[in-house]
Amino acid sequence: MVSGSAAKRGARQRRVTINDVGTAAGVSTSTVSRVLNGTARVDPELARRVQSAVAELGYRPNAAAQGLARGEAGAIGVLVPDLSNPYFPDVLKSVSAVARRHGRRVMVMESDEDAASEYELAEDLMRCCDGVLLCSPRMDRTALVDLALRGHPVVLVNRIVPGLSIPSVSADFYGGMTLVCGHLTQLGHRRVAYLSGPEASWANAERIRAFEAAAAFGIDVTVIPCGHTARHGYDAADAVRDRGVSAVVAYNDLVAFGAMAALEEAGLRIPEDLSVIGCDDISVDDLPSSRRLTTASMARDELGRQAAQRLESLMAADGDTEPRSLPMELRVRLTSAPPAASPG
Amino acid sequence: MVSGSAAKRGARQRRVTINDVGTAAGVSTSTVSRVLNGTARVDPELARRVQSAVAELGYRPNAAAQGLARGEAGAIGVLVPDLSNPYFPDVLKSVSAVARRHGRRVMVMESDEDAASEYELAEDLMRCCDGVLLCSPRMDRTALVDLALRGHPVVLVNRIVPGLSIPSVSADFYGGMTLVCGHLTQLGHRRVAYLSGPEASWANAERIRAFEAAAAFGIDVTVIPCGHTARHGYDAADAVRDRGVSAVVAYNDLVAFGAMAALEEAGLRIPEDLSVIGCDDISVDDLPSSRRLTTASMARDELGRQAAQRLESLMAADGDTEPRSLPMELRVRLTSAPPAASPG
DNA sequence: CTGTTAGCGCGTTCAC
DNA sequence: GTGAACGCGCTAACAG
Repeated sequence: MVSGSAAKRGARQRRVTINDVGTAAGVSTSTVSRVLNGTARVDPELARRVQSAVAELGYRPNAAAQGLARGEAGAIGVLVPDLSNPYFPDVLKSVSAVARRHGRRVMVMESDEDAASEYELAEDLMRCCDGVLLCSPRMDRTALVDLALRGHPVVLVNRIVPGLSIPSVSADFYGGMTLVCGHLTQLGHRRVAYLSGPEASWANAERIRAFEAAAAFGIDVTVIPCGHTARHGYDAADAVRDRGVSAVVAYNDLVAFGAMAALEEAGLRIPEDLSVIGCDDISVDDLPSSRRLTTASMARDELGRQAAQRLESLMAADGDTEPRSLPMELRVRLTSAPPAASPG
Repeated sequence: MVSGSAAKRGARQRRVTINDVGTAAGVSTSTVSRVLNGTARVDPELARRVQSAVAELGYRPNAAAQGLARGEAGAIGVLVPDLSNPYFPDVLKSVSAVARRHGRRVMVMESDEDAASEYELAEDLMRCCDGVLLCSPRMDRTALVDLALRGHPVVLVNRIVPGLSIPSVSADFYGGMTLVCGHLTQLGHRRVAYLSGPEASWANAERIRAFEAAAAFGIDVTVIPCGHTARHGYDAADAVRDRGVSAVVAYNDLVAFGAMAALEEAGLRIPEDLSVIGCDDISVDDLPSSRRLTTASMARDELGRQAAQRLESLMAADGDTEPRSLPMELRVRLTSAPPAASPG
């Protein structure tokens, strides 16, 4: 029914190039290029002719050709382990904002928590982007070094590789979990369970490191293998009940939600019978129920912003490579309270 | 500390090209190309030399150059309105699977529910991808037509443009909401509130269309402007209580969760005092609490799979352009029940 | 089976 | 201020 004027060039036709525009406007391709990119002053009359030729023909510059000629793709890549975790979309928003301000589009890819495919996807991204942001990378140190040494701009988010200078921006999970431990200690908790995240997760290791340090304050944290989704938390709840603990700290809020659901189904009251604490504070706008959850919080938008800016300066001139760490805060809400008289 | 052999070529050096490989291996660039792409048979000895030269120099083909020479980018683009909604990551997973099987990477972009930026991002994607998947596009019909007529492969997801043949794959929201209405009617509900989604949402319009048709069965649905996030649902809960309805249908599960949280805080019991029904069934693995929510469900992986395959066949030969619709199912869980004796 | 040649579409020197 | 020529890195058609 509807058929715009553009329908003339059917589906199977050669795409219109800068040459076509030049011919139509009666100028050279260089002039067209200049008009479109504002590279140099052009006679207003010619510019007008170019503009209308562009409009008439529906010309769109070919990204690949531009990239080849300019020597840069005009895009940055972002690799995340799991898009289903609201954490990453939040980070992505501020990354995109920064990138757009620099005239770059952002290309998002998801590794599904798999270290091997993560490595391949990262390689892929490096081939077609000017710089890459690796969020919470799961690949091992060797692979990371291999990638970083390619001489391609890379910034790590939530991962610090000890002994190596790869620029990174991370949340201070160690500090965050330390706050959580302090909170629990002051409430009177002594025996705590930690629902552990992915083994390859640096953030997870940092949390555990904090627990080990907190042992000096008389708090005993048992690590229970779990995972990163609500489902994992739900399934791990049984193991928690066997441990005779008075509080549970979860790898992240999603896991905490899952665990809470299972624990409540099992007849436990939170926080009367058991305190539950999460991490990330993904609740704010997404899950109102989470306004209840005591958790360690951080500004995800700030994390994304700094990471993107870091990548930009890396792509411009070489910025510094010192790891940067962002503080976390404790958000005490309704799921943490003093332990019951007879815990367990 | 660590410094691999690749460190020799510092950060600011010319990237190694196919020419360098050829020279190093003592063969022509075409032979290198043939070895790398398996385009033609090559003497095993030469192939070996090429391989090791590639490894030695750490050569990675330039994506832009490949794209230019081949005439295709080797990537598809996917545009979604909101990555924070678990709905889209789920769709993305199956899209990625299909794309990867066809040797294409996928480029994800987010429009933040904004029609204008959506149009621009779509244009961007078309410039650097071989095909584009527009998920739940919010832009108006005119813009969509404009885009579709560019002669670039485009497939719509969850949007059907009447009177125009743009290939699309959508969930049958009309059918889904009709099931919901039937369920409510059989439970005895007569007065129902609908927490409406984004105005520009086709899916939202389809739901409303279903309510209008259901009026014939004696069910009266009041549309309350709301939004697409849990926060929106939370904030709209007050308006629901004023309406004297015995049931609430939400634009999606996120909204339903938000509304439920607010309603429960206000002292209402669900489903005793009020039934709540969602849409999308995003709960399965993400939010265990949602196992409680009665909702209209659809196979998101199937949606993504079909959409991606459709795009692939569109890029190969011209496939058909008939809109395809996927059925939805009703998942009756714990948030729907017969109305209280004295509703309101 | 291999090397040589010619573009792919665009930006960017150069002379004019 | 403008056009002509070259090169970006790679693939593909062409001879050999």
